[in-house]
Amino acid sequence: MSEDRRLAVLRAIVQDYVETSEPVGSKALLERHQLGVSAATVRNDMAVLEEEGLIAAPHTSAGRIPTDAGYRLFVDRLSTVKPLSGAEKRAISTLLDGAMDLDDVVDRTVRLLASLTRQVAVVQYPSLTRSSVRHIELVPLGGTRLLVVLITTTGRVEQRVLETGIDLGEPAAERMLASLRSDVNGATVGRTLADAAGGLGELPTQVDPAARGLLAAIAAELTEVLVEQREERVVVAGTSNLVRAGEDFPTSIGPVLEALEEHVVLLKLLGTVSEQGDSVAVRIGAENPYAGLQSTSLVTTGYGAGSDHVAALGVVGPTRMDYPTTMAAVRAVATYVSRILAE
Amino acid sequence: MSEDRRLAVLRAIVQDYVETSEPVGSKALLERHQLGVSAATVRNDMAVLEEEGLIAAPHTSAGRIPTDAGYRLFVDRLSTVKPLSGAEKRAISTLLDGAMDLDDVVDRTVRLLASLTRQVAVVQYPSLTRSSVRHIELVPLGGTRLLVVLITTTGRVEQRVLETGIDLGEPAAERMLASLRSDVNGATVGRTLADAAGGLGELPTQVDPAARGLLAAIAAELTEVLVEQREERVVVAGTSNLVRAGEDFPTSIGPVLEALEEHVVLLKLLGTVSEQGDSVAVRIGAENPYAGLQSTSLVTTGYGAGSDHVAALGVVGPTRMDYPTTMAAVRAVATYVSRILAE
DNA sequence: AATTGGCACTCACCACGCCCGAGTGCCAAC
DNA sequence: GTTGGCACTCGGGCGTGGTGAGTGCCAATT
Repeated sequence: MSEDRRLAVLRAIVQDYVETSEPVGSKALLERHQLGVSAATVRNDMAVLEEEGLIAAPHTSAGRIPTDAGYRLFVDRLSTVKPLSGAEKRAISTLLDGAMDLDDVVDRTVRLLASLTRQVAVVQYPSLTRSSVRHIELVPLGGTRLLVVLITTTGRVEQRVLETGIDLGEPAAERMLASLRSDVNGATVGRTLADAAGGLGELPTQVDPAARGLLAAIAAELTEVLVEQREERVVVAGTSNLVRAGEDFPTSIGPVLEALEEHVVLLKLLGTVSEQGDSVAVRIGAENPYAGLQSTSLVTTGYGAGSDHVAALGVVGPTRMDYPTTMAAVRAVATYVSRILAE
Repeated sequence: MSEDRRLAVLRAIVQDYVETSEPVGSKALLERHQLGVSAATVRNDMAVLEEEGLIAAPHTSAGRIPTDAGYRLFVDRLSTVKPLSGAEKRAISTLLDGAMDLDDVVDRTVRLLASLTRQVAVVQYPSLTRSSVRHIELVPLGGTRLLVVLITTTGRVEQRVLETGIDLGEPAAERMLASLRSDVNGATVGRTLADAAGGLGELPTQVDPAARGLLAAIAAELTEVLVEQREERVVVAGTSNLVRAGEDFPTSIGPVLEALEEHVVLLKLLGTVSEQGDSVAVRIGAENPYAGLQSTSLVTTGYGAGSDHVAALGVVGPTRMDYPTTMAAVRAVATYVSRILAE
């Protein structure tokens, strides 16, 4: 009994099932693949695969369907990422090259990924947590209120209004602000947000004592922005593709749509995934922690300038998915959008 | 032949059909409504209503279904907006009162509206076009680049980076910026964006000639922000409600989902609608200009502080919709969120 | 002129029964 | 370990007939 051939059978089953969306039987397999053995042998192999939990039969006299474990094995050991066609590559680069600003880049990316994979695409906005400070500006708003503007290397701008308790209109306050402005920038520019908050922590002893309270408040705001997940955003596109794949979902696509609206959940999923190194990560069916997505697979990867990923993007689809092509598309889009972001 | 009774029949048909989602026949009508006439009479009335194009029969021996025109008449003349229950009102106010910032308000609003109506909710971010200037700040970024920050009365902050061609590090440039800053604010604060752009147009003769070019550039940026629809955002929630109402869509919910992702289209729909005075506007089925939404109805209204609406929100659902309750919910949510925004 | 009861007719829908064929498991032979 | 053969299973497609809600029309009534 050849282990290799059994895996070849599994591969064939996955490929056929993904293509036809119908349980595949021993005979159909022989017609479409050159396995060099008879149907009976294939049946024996399938029996073993079923025992191992890699495939299952929806009912007695029907073909086999890959289980989550079967897909897992396929993705890990039996598939090679299928390269994109030249036309696809060209489409990617021309579309993304036309983007005007960060919003536009994200918008185009998510649509592109959705149409490329014909599935639901999810793109996270470049995350504050991993980007670094380009500039911090302090703007008196009149009265005692101060606007703090944070500009990151990823082109993102965040702002907060601070109640200082000091009348900022006075000359002394203006001078203090000016020195504070240069001190704060000196201590933060070029550092990651996490580092920058630390950098601010070291400052107070050096600056005008009157400004210490203010500085602490600014540092607090900064770390709040840093920690605050709520400010992170994801964009979703291609939900209508779920309809086409509707039969693949046991109950209905309702729970999936609900899950896709829970951006907090999506962020968490994208976040944990993007820590797993460079490669494309795949979460299959029940491997997925979130209930609404247990009958879906996620194909995700990180992206961003350089090797330090600042955000993640990916695709949500039925477990019955063409993993090789999807993974190729996700990887390619991530690469291109990273290049764009690096300017 | 009584015109009044015929309309009562239409009203009864709409109500029953909305409730049961099944074609309603003459007999069923008699059981559920006190019409005081016989089935045959009702049949005669229905025949007339059908001739007038207000109802239709899906096939020969079946009950009748309201047409778009039937719903239209119902909404315009036969329905009274159903007041919300006390519990609902309380739920609205407590949920919205807990909001922390603008993003949070919008997020909570759209979810609330979706769960209240059990349909797809759409909320537009308070629009720049109608809000006015609270503050404009000019921030040199180092080198020749200048950051322009615009803060509106709706709490929205927009920023642009300007290439000035002037070395802003020089003392002369700093002085110029300082005067420019106060001039610009003097000419714009408190005015609407459209007015503000005009106000800037009147300034150049008064200020330092060296700053004129810069000022023109700022004015240009301001009007660009003003005109630029791309910066307007909508948020959508409750798409999973479409699944429940799936049978109401002739083909599938796919096209609807696609339409809901075209935020530009949604903005246009919300925009035109919010110009129609205070009341709740209803667009029924084919009245809708956008192809993907021709089998849906839109119930929308404007919202925002005071009587000048700064944005719009609404609900998208099947034409077979409980218009009175939906309209009540939309109106109530708009009222509450306006109150919140007014602080 | 409007309303009503009666009546024949139409069709969507459902349940039943039937067959078919793809697919399986098992076994004996190679 | 592989193969051909064989009996068995069972989901799905298909015609068939019955049922009932609903209609349109007509003659009688108010």
